[in-house]
Amino acid sequence: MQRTDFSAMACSIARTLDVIGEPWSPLVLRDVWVGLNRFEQLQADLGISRKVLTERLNHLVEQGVLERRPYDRRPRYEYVLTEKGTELVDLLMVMAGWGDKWLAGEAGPPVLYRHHACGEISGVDLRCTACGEPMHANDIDPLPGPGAAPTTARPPAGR
Amino acid sequence: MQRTDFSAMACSIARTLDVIGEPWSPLVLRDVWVGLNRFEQLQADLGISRKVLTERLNHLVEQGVLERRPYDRRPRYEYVLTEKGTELVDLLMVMAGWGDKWLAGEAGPPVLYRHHACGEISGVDLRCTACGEPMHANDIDPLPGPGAAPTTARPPAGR
DNA sequence: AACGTAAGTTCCCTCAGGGAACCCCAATTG
DNA sequence: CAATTGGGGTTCCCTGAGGGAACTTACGTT
Repeated sequence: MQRTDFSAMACSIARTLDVIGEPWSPLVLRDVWVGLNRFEQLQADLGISRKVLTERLNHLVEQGVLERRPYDRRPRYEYVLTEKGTELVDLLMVMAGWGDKWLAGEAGPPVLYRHHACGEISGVDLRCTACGEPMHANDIDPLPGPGAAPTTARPPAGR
Repeated sequence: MQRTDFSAMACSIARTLDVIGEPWSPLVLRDVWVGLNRFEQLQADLGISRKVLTERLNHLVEQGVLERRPYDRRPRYEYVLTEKGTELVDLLMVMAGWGDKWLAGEAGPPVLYRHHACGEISGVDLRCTACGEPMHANDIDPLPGPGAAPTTARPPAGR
């Protein structure tokens, strides 16, 4: 958990960060997605401290992003993505796309993605759900929605 | 900066996290994107410690995500998104979309987005750059790319 | 009975984040 | 021309999260 709690802000970005904003969380999700479902596997692959891994897994389970389930009659558990968690992987794909483009350098992307539907190795593209045209940061205007806070995100009371 | 350095991992997700993975960084980008370009504005809006804000801004500038430029003959500076940074906002849009869907609750999304091209208030949709069909976590297979590490991401030497 | 193994706990240490006070520089004001 | 203002940071101390390694628990296997 970050030192400052983001969950109270009226901002879906801040709230999302409250779920996967701590260091390691996105990498844990990535690993679970590619089939590293067990504590020991995650710890070995990431090199994360066992204590922190425990915290992260508990948090992700609490948030409904992962599900913890037994896979043996011994006390053994594995972590799998829920639907909520699987949709977070979309976010990881976009993250990977940006990293591939801007950070991969000479060597090229470390991982490629093959799309089942067409069989091609390709990337992900952002499009408007309404008209299907490309939709990027410069193509949109943000405006206050129904869940907006009165002014911004500062707590209104006290001081 | 996280305690563990992610930049050495052969993973575009990890590398991207090294750029915007610290707490506050995505929120700083969000604010800059919506027009809060100055130190004082950012500090006031986010409630972030001045020290940490300085660190974050410097880091984002070093990474080429923000540009720091004077806006007065006095020593006054503002921060603007570079192209690299603007493309990161795409990531924020996906983050916001996930938060809107899974975390907004009764009140509904705090912010809406109007697409210039069609004028509609809509969201963002992930599609395959090759075939244009929807592309989500379950629609793809990851496979090693040219920049892949020999086995995984562990440093090969020592121990 | 001894051993192995996955999945955590516990403990201590260090260093990043929070918070408040302080500093620097140029322009404006009296 | 001294004093003031205000943006944009530094500096300082304190707390608590992350790293690391050792220890524990609960079951199976030999």
